[in-house]
Amino acid sequence: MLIATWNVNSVRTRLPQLKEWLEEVQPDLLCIQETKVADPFFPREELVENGYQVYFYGQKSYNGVALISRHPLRDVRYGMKAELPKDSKANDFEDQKRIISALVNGIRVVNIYVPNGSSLKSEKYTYKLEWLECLDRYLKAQKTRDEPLCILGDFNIALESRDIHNPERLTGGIMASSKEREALKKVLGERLQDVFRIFESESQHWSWWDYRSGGWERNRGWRIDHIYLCEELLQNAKSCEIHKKMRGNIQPSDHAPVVVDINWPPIEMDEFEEIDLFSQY
DNA sequence: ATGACGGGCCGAGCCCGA
Repeated sequence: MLIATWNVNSVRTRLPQLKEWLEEVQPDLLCIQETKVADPFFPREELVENGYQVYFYGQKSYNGVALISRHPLRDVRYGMKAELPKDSKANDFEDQKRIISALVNGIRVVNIYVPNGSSLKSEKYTYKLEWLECLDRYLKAQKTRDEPLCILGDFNIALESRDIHNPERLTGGIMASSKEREALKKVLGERLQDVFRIFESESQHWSWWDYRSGGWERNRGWRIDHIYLCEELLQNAKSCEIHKKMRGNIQPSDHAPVVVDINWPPIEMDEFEEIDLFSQY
């Protein structure tokens, strides 16, 4: 089962690339961020006619998240308020559309677009930290249902030095400050692990390259798009890849897709052997 | 060099992103 995340930076501008990538990769579920479109104008039909079901939570110009699925999704939840109906902070956050979740094959997939924060002195930085605190409450509410959890998206945080092209210069600044990192670590707790790091421990693997400063040409990037899995899913993870080539397209998003392959529902080894035996006849 | 680029927006400079 392939589950992917991609900050597309405008779903309407990226639609041709999005459709091409879906055709090539055939993910079961693609979670996109920065759709930048109000719900009535989401390019739903063009995806539906390619066999996908689409669930979106957007607004004009900024933010916006969506789920593009080959299978029907169950229990789609829009916004923080879907898990925290009585949390006043969660309701305040609803003016920025940054979170949508659903059940696919029994897995709770939470697609998020974490606020960027702008700079350490900005009130947007406070907003980012408060949003992460709210996300922590959101996941605690979700946990009461005992669903296997996959949370993925644009986290706008590099957790470690190996996730930044120039840690000496950038550590401590926006997306790499200790407060942001601690807030994210609290959200993850003991429950969630970054599946990319199960398969790759080296630096120089980025998911975002700044449009400015020749970030792509100089390969100056950050790894800020993550997929976190609970233990049960992690044990069935087969691979996690960054589709870097999409950043090299003409008129690219500044982010590349990240894809995890999970053996799900889990198939036992003896069942594999039986299937192989059948295939011989 | 947080300027550079790119997207959106009542339409051409400005806000925003990361």
